[in-house]
Amino acid sequence: MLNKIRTRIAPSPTGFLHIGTARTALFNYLFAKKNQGSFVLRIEDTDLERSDIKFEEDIIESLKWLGIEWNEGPDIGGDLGPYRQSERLKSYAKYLEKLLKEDKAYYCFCGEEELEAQREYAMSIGQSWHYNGKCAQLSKEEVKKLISEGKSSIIRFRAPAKKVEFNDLIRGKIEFDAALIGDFSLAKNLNTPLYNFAVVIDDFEMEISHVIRGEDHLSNTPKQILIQEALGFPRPEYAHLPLILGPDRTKMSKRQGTVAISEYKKAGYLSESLVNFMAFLGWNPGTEREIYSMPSLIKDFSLENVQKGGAIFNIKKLESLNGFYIRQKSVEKLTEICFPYLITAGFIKSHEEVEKFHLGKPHFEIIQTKEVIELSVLEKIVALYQERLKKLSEITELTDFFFKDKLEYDINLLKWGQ
RNA sequence: GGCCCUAUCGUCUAGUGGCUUAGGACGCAUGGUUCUCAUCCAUGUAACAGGGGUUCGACUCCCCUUGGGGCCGCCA
Repeated sequence: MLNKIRTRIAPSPTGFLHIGTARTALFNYLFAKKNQGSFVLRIEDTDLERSDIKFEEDIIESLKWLGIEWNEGPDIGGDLGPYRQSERLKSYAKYLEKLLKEDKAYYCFCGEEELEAQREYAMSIGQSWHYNGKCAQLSKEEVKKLISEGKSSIIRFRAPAKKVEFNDLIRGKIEFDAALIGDFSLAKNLNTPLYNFAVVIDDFEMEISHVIRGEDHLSNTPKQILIQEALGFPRPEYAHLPLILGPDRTKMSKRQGTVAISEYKKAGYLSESLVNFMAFLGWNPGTEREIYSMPSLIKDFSLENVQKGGAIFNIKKLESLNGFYIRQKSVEKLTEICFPYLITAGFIKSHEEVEKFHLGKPHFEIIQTKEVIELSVLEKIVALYQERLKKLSEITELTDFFFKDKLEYDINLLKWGQ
């Protein structure tokens, strides 16, 4: 065995954990576990404007809820940390200075409006935009002068004009022409790295062996390889996963429905359903087995069985799977996980006073009728609907009348016919 | 538009040159079980994008077309 297998998930805390990110995390986790490797969580918060600690908390909480556990991360530390990019600035600065010193990177003083105009022009004549290299030949003196004058700048990579070829574990050989990429940006300044640069440094320092990520990163790969080569870093293995698509066949986004894992949780989807479902979005064991728990996924997972084409997110299939897992639960367990919904709906409240007289056995008070019921009664109610529940949140509308003082219904419903 | 990826039932997919009258699941339809609904069971519905090659033989290999997607940021 060569080096240890190390994978990572690197979400940016600019939103709640997205189902696409969760699925990528799952595949990274499965691949690492399958190969006795390590799985790392790294928070990519270089964009201070948009990053928020509340999102980092949501990401961590959601990942844990799904049962995806990391060996190293911002919350638990590790030997190759820190695991939050905002705490790794000195590393980036070090390599940035190295590239600058070796003239593999340079300061660019072009204004944003100017570049924007170029971009629009390039698109209009049917070309993909890349920086024209205007500042590439500035002398050290000129740069020093412009900086001292307070002219704003960014740091660009001096990209060699060559073909970049790499092997994708899922797609095979892929080639890009770096001449078409141009001198791309590395950092806003020594202390503000940009994505493509920070990723390369982090993956190297964290000894990531396999970069498993969404297909939307395919075009970033040659840039990252170029930086690796300039710095003399080894190249990790790459595997680009097919994207999860919305009903309109485009990358799943908020516009098309629910994307946050925490929202699925809130709606009453079980983590085992979500994990089983996400695993089968782009992967299958090659057999007819469809029900998989996390341990069995770890056992059977392999990148060779990953699909190449995007997969449309089918909520009906998730619901059916969720119904299946709900039916598998014991009534006791199901009642327990339905509590929060019943309480939030204002149907019941835990009745502590009464509990004392019943030797600690849990009792509940139906808020509207003031009636006190035992846990076993609640279990009977839940059991009544276990078979038809597609998600936990439905328990409230289904059991609604058990908890109402007066029933309200349309008198017409009592008529025969129609 | 340029670059890159991709293409089996409506959807997720099996299929790695002959075993295939293309299999499974979801959905949908019908029937059975059931006091209703649901569950469960049975049956049915429905696909290899098109065109060229290669081969004795292509869903499977190659090319083209077409379709779909991603990227083209001083976001990640």
